[in-house]
Amino acid sequence: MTTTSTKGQRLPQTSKRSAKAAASDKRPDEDASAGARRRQIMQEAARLFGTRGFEATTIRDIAAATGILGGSIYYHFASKEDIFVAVHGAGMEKITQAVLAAIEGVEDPWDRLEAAAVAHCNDLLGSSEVPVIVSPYYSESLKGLRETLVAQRDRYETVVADLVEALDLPPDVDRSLFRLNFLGALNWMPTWYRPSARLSPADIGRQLVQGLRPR
Amino acid sequence: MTTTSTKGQRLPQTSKRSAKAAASDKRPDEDASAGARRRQIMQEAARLFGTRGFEATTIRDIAAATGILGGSIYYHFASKEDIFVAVHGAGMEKITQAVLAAIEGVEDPWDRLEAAAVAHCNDLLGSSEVPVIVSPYYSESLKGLRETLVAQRDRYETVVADLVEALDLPPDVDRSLFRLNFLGALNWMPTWYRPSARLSPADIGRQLVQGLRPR
DNA sequence: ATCAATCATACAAGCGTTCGTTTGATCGAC
DNA sequence: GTCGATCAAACGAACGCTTGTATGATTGAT
Repeated sequence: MTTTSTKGQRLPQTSKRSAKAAASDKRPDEDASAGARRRQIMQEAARLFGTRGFEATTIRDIAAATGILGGSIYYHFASKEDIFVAVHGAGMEKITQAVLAAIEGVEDPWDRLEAAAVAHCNDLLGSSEVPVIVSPYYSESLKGLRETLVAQRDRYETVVADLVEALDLPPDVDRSLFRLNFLGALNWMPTWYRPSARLSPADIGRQLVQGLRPR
Repeated sequence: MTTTSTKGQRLPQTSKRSAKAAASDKRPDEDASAGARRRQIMQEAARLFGTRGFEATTIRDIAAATGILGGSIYYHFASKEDIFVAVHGAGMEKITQAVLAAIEGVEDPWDRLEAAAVAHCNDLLGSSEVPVIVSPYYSESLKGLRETLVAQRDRYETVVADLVEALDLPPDVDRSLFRLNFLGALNWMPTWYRPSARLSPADIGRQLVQGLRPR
């Protein structure tokens, strides 16, 4: 009896949205509005996937959050899995770019790792448009997508691996394990982080690297 | 919805005699089989929940793995959520006992943390009977169980918090954050660990603490 | 008038769950 | 020892509902 409360969800025929109402609305050109709905769907899907998981999020949930009906989703995406792949890929691309931008110009290897951690936390914990999804999606229901998802994730993990490679670590430290534990701590953060915490995302990232640094 | 058929539901719980059966109640021939099926169901459910997640695992999956039909599950458990709570609680109890046993007699605070990490890894990564589930259960579909699950988890986190409290850390280190990152790295391991790796679970736990130790 | 975008509706499959029934073992009374 | 009675345990077929997806009609801007 886990029925949700999505019973009487009659869509209000308000149609209050008049294009003329907002002067700052995008021009009816084709440059920015092209694929706008698609991005909007991705944004809502990312939020829902991130908080409920893939299976617990329904197409109708995503559609309702976007303001359309379930069937209309299929004009923009071929399947639910396609939405996930798009969202996952965009999130990975976003966090990769954020980290690359953050470490640019930083020289010291440990400072670079710290900058990467801060950027990662800001992206993952901050109110990002398209939250990254790095949850354990070995989930068997996404088995068919696993190769695709791993490929998307590998791009980011390579960046981190390079950062770890440059560190001056004791010779008995397994760098692969170091990277996995570092990413594990980062990826676990969305589980416990609440925006009202006394520590900002940047503080959290900084402290993480601070604890790993040789003292 | 609420049909009037409030017929007497078959009571699934054991509770034959008084709940607290005395030790003398044990029959010499059939004591071991009491609740055996229930444990078997929990074992299969734990494996499936751990690999596919809660929503992607169906009652029929669990039943098939146990060798019975879907409906028969409900003789032993009242609901799918009940199975999860039982499995989660048993897993938490198991890992808590394993960690407590591992740190017993160890004096040095860092050695105690290392022993705890090793025990945690052995329990979580080893082929345990009832795998622990410490995945991100902020999942909204388990919202109603959240308090129960958090209570079960808190027992274990308190043990870890005490271990961290005893460490001699620099004054600027946030111990709460230290604990969360430590647990994050541990909890993320099932995501990437494969038993054929060159490192044993114990190696992994040892290296994790080794990397955190002041050098 | 065109056409991209959305609606409205439908469908088959699968979900958790229920329930009447069946089975095989145990047990007290005869 | 035999025989009903009882019980735990499982079966198998449904139920009501939700899911992802498909499709024809409709809309509104160009």
